[in-house]
Amino acid sequence: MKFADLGLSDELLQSVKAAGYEEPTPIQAEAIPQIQMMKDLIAIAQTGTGKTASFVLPMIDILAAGRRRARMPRSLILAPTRELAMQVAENFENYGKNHDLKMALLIGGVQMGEQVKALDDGVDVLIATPGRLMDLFERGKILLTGCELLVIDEADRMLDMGFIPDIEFICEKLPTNRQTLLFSATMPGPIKKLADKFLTNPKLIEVARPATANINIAQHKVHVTPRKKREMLRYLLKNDNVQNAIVFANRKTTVRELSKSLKQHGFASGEIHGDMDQSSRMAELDLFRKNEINILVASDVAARGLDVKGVSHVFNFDTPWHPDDYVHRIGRTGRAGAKGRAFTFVTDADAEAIANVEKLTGIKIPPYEMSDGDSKKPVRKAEDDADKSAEDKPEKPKRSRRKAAPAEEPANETVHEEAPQRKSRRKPSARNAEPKTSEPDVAEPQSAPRKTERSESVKPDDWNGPVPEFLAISALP
DNA sequence: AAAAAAG
Repeated sequence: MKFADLGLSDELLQSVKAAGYEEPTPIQAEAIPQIQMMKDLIAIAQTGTGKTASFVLPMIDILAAGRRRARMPRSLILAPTRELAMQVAENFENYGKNHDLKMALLIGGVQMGEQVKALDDGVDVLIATPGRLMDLFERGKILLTGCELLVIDEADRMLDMGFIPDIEFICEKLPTNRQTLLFSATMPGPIKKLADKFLTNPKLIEVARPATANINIAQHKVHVTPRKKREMLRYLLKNDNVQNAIVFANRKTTVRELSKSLKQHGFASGEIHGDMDQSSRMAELDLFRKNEINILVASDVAARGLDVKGVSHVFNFDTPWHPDDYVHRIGRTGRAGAKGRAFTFVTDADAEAIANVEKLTGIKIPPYEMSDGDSKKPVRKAEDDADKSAEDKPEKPKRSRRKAAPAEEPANETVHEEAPQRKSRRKPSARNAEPKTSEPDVAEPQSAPRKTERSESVKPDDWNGPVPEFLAISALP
């Protein structure tokens, strides 16, 4: 099967070819003909299956057949996150470069002016996150009555994020004689209901989960105690031939603190999470794409769909709570046939979560064991630790301190240089000034190296540093 | 348990 067999226009085939694709993925081969026949569609598919192109390509041909009108977009694509919406837009631009089609990207966190202007001029396709679309709609900037093609992307994610009422509201503003395409990785009850309500005789397409079968990703779980996570991460970053890596954490606060810690340890690291303003999010992503930083600490905002070329490693600094998220996260590496490595840190408290991951993926993730040589004396680590203790020991608290300091000191010590180098020992004053838990691991005794790393339990004596929040909670009756 | 999305 070739793209040429799918009845796409010549202009489109050219841009597909220019993008380097010859053969459609299974979902593209199945979905494109259905969409061309104006059928409604439910597609069960994960990101990484070629899902986006499966609707973008036929849409371009369909839209090329008509004419745009001011404020009356002809089609609408809904995506759960801004980054995903941006990526869909990039796809549209890329594949549609031989067509005269206008697009508007309606996402929050950026000025409305340009978006409104685009709407006024008339667009063929709107690509939007629900919030901003609703906002503009309520301001009377959009008429959806001419919108005869609707795509709901990542519907289950939309459900998780509480967007279903918004989607229902939007669907009701669209003409009833329209084509609706719904993409979802899973089909929970509410999504089924949504489909029943807003789709007409939909054709159902299902393709296999990609990441589970992605043999290009070498997966490992690493048993650690919470306190040892950062040290283990630094160790792996230095010793596992990391070109660039996305490090996922479950909480935004963890993302912030971990990113700051990595910078302080001399890594060229950045961060992305939903509390950052949109321009910072884009800027960090851009630095990472350009390899000006090679480590991106991220919340799950970056877990799904994000397409960065050539990510060599994914680290789950926290085991994800939802097994689906595991699949999405590690899917950021091993893309387009490249090799990738994925490490998941597992504490005792994560036993159930990791079991769920293994159940979902159907594979037993092999534990990562450091070689003896490594565990006794990691060559570069030794001197690093010496250095570290010299710098960090003074910072170690003598007693417990208040736990809730404001989370944001600007971590402006970014060092853009190759990762393993230690950086300055400067700013001791600034660091002393912060009564914060930003470095629980620095308190570890220099003389207790690697062997405690996989110890089963945490003894009270270990707690001469601040108690990580989750442990403190789990210790309660 | 969190994160995400309008501001």
